[in-house]
Amino acid sequence: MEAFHLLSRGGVKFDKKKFKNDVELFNGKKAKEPKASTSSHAADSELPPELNFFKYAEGGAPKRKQSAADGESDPKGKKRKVDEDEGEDQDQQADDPPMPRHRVTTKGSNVPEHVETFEALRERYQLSNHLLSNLAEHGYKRPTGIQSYGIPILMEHRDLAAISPTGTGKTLSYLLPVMSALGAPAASSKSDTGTGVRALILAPTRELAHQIHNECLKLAQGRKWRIVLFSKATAATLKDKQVRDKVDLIISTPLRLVASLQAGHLELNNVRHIVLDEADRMLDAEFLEQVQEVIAACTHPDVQKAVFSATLPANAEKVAMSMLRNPIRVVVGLKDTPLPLIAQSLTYVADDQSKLPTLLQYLSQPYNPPLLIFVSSQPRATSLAEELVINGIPNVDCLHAGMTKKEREDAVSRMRRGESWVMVSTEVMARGMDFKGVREVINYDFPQSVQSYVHRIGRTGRAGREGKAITYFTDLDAPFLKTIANVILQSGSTVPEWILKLPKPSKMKRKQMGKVKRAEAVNNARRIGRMDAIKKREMIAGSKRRKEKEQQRKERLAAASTPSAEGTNGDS
DNA sequence: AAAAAAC
Repeated sequence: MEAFHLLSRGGVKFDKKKFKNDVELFNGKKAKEPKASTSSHAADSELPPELNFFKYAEGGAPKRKQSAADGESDPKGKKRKVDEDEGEDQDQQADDPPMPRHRVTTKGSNVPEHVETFEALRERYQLSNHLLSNLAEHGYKRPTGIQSYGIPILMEHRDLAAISPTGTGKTLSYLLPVMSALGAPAASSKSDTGTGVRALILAPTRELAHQIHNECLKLAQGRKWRIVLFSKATAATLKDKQVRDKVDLIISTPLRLVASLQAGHLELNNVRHIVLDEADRMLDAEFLEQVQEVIAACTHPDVQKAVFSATLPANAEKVAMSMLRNPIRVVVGLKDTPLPLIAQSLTYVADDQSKLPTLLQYLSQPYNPPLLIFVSSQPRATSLAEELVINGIPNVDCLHAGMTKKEREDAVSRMRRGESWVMVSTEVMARGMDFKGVREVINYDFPQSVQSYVHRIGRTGRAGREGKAITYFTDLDAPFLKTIANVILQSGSTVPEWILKLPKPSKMKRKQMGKVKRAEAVNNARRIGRMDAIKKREMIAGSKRRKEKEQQRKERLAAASTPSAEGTNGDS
């Protein structure tokens, strides 16, 4: 049980040696795949089948060939391309899946040499034994690509724009240097770095801030740093200057900080390190002003800034670079591209009504829980979760930002404990969240951008594990289909030929989508029709078959259900 | 290009 809890908690690496006995025990039990329609909760069994996550750690998915990652080329500017010679995996058990080797590109002046090991950081930068032993303690054996290049840059107090795929260890890349630079806790008499908070990490969602905080606490173990996950409650305690002067590091969402700044309950004039996680998200219109206000409050002349993301569109990069001082840019693998480890596919569902039957059909076959399902809005998340519960799918959960803080926290912890089999969520879960067990992602609603697509499906395929991602598309999604199809192709999965033959929608057309969305979409649907009439007929027929099957299933279910017999464990 | 998330 303990093993399971550790495994399913984000960031904790699976250690087969340590849990060998448990694994054997569980394997002996031969847990069955969950069957959505039939399963009921075994009351007293030692290990309910849904808790057998060890099969994921052992990697049961079919092997897929890797496509060689390739950097973009830019004739101008100082640029270096290096092939990483070590894998990216953090646990180095011999039977772990090999991490893909990503190409690393650096750009900027006097780029520090990368490190091959964490120990090298002690020799070169006097990284403390304390941090090194905490790393070892939590299973970090060798630096990943972004860690091996990014950490030295930050250790040398340089500004950094880091782009590295989902699940490749970006969090540690900034936490380790920042914690190393903290030195003595502000509360101690030995502190010589002035009073007040010295480091600031900004993230777009509470859940992500929370997760970063957890990672931070792992590294901080054994030291008396005050690391504050900023919330309404913690913000209130910082009204007292005595208290807030003893804080070393704050992790927060931007608006929370802005509120405290404006109330005069916070000073950031001693901040030496600012990190923007999910930088492109933090720099888009809705967050930008808040972020700029926070940065403006960090008035210390030596403030170091770093931005991290798996995606960084050109305009976001421009904004980021303009904020940084003599920055170094590091790109691991291909920017804005999913990992080849994630097997991606597209599923045609004709229209919105066809989605549910398609999903129910999918869930009636064996699948790998927990399954993460993305929808486009809060009400859709709620109602899809309800539909699934009504249809007898066990252990359905829902998470969106309209829920209360407690509901959100509970949903995340159920997810971490492996109690959720099917998690329906909005964009709130799309970025940064690290649930090690997630092997499958379904985009029930088509993602609104390439960035959204990359981050959503990046919830699987983390730390070298394989994953699977399915994206539903309707006629209305046609204008953006080709863009996503190209991303899928780029990352080594295949898409139907006819989709690639779709004409590229012009910028004009896409603009019009906003205004005359429906009419335009219908046009595009016609375009699909023109492209390959036979293919489309097949798909529509498939969709009809699924609808019919679902109708039959519902009838059977209605016929079979007796009032007292079964209670769905409906916790949505 | 557009919704969600941030308090």
